[in-house]
Amino acid sequence: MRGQFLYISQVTVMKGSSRNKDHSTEEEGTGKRPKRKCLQWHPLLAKKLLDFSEEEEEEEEEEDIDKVQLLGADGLEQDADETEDDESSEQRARRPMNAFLLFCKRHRSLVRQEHPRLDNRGATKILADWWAVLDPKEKQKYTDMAKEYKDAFMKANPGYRWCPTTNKPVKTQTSTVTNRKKLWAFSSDSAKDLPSPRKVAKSEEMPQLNFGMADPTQMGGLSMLLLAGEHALTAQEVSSSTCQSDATNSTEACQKSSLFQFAEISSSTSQPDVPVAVKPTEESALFQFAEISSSTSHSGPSDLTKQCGTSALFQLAEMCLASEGVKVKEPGKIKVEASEDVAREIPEEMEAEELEKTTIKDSCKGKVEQSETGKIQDRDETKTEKPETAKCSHFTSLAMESSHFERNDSSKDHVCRSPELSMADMNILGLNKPEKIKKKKKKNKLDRHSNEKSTPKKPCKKRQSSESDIESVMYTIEAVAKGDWGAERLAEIPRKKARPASNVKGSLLDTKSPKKKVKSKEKKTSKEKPTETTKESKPPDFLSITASKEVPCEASDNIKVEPLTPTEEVVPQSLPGQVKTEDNDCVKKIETCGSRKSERSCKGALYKTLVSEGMLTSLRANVDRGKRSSGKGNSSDHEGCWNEENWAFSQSGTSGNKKLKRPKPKEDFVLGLAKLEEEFEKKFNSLPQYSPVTFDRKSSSVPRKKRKVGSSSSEQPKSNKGSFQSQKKNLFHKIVSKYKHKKEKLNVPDTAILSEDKNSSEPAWKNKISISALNTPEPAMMHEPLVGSQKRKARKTKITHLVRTADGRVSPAGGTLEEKPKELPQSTLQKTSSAETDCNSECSRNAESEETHSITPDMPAVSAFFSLAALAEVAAMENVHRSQRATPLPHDGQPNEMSQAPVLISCADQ
DNA sequence: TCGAATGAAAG
DNA sequence: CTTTCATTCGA
Repeated sequence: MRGQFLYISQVTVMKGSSRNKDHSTEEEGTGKRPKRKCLQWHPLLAKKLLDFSEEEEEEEEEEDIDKVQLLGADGLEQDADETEDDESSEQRARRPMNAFLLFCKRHRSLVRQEHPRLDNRGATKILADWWAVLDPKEKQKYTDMAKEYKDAFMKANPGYRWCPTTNKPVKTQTSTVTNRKKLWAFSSDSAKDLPSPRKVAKSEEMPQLNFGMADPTQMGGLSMLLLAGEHALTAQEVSSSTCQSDATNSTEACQKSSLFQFAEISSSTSQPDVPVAVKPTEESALFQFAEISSSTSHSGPSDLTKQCGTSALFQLAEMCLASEGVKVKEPGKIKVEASEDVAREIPEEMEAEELEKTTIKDSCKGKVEQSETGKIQDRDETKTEKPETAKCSHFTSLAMESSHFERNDSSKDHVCRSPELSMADMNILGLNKPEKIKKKKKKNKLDRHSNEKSTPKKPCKKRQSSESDIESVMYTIEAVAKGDWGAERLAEIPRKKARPASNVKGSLLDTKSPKKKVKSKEKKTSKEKPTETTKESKPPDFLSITASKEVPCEASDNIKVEPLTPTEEVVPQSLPGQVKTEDNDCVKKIETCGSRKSERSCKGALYKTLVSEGMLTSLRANVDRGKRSSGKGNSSDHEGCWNEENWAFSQSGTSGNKKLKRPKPKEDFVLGLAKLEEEFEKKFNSLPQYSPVTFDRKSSSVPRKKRKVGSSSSEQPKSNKGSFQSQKKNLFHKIVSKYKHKKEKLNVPDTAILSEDKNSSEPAWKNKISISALNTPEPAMMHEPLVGSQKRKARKTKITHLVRTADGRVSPAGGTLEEKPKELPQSTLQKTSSAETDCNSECSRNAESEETHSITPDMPAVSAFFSLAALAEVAAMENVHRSQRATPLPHDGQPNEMSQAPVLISCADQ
């Protein structure tokens, strides 16, 4: 989907670029992802564009659609797109967390609680300390868990490459970072390599192209939904970007749904764009559908058998296909009417679902095909006319199906949620998405205001739609009962949508012409834009409606079109709380406008509902990723939890093939993934969580040895790293902070109380205890640390390396000494502590003495290793530290030696 | 956007 | 051996 979408966007961009720079800027403005795609696609796009121009000229809508399909289906290009998408998704796939990361994830919050002031870095350091101190048993738990994750991940993503470095670089221009990530992420489903492999991964998408083929049984729907959602995200992004550029003038553009934008773009670009527009619509439709389904699901899920579900999925698939070029199946028909009907249906579903659940079910079962055809028609209509109507119609049909589907699938409980729940979901989704969006929006805050204005329009639409919706609902109900959806829709549509219908029809008939008109209008005057925006805004309205349960795409279309601009102003107030939330999101998101936001939210909602339980974690992860990545790429990538990715991969990989089969496998995969996710979550939650105190204890319990050895060593390296890496400046701060931490730890009573989490609390205790016991002996451990990450550290900081080596050489105590040499502050502190320790016991003396001895001998070596600069820094640090804390050295000869050691170092350096 | 940690993987 | 990137979020 994305690929296609991107492709479209690119095409539009291409044209736009040729025509206007704005488009290009928009593209640039868009997420990095699109850019990549754009880059990759450019050549292809050029070809496609050519093709489009030719085909379009010859034939209008159907042909366009076919073209689109062809383009998508053609394979190479599409495959590439798909591959891109897949890649993106694959890229999305995150590496499974290693044991340490799991540990961090599980304990970071604890660390933060204990040390509120600490930032994540500091927390990470502490976590590292904890990890170092962690009992091998405990570690093993995490390592096992990590391994399990990895295995599952790899299983899901057979071809997953941890470091796709080579492949990725190809990507283009702009955002290298995002690209890198994506590239890296690669998980080739079957392991097709290189760019082509990606294509393979996209096999999923391919199915979409083939959608016509999709069997109800196959149920690719879920995957389709996911894909659609992803695509929608990407589309939204793209649209947003485009909108921004366009929108610069008017908020309307932002408000416009992606579909709308597409339409506009297409109109501007000309026929070729049409296909593009379709996809967006489909996406939106999918989202809406999902929303609807979620809403409907509550109604009564009981009966829907898998058939319904399959039908819903099937429909979704069809939708996708239609978007791609579904028209092929059943082109001509009264698409417009269908769309209207659909819109009506949606409300009906909303309201009448409960009443007519049974009827709907029946209709769905018996009429799935019809609905599909109708959907297709709707799609076409939407394409030509306005995304909104199309979405609505799609949604409605989809919703019907989806609702059934959801009902059927107990596993998909989420779907079954009551409408309210669905609403909540929507909101949640919106919230989630908004976050991602927010990041983006932040950039475009200025635009937001304008967008906000546009958002208001939505409510108006909603209202209108709501009124008409009731009727439409009735209609749909009846139709459903009759099972004549398609026919009724057609008949009904004209009635309700007389206005829009006419417009739509015209648009449908001449998809290009309407869009073109719109574009021209927009270009001409902002006023005209509103009309367009109204259309575009419709989708958002629709979304908001779905959220608010209001329905009516149709009414919105009609009303909105005219009043749009005025409504925009009014709308904000009128909008319900839900709407407001959306608006807020929109505002946050920037220009994307409410409509987009709503779309996103809807999509997100759908996505959630689909994924629901199992998916939640992945979704969250995605969201996080999106937030993170927002900088890089953007929300579109969110998919990414490895779980989800696994799905996709597993789906694609398992199916291995292409598209048709995916659906069912996808569902299975989804379920499997969900299960996996759940299992992982459970396992993760079951992982022992140690209270900071325990660690503190450990460190403290081990007392100085460990501290010195473990903490001190760790600390020093850190400080060293900081100094070497970049932060000579920060060395002191770090040291100080570390020192503070250490002090805190020291201060922390030994009462170590393991905060166990749930399951393994006791074991944790035991482990901890054992750990503490073990810790004392740690000196040996010191050597171990050198392995792995430590090596890295060593690399990073030569000094550290030296120190460590010294530590290793030296007895456990040696570590402390090393620390001292590295950083006087620590050494001084340690000295103080050591002094105390010394007072406490002779052992400390011995240790120190040993350390000193070891150190002194080492020193020369150290000095040799250290660069003069490093030594100078250290010396400076030491000097400063001394000056600051010269006093504290109460001690025996040993401490003196310690102090001397640093001096020696400094001297050596000098 | 970077960074702090560790670890796995790939070149 | 070195480089990437996985999680987490405050600067």
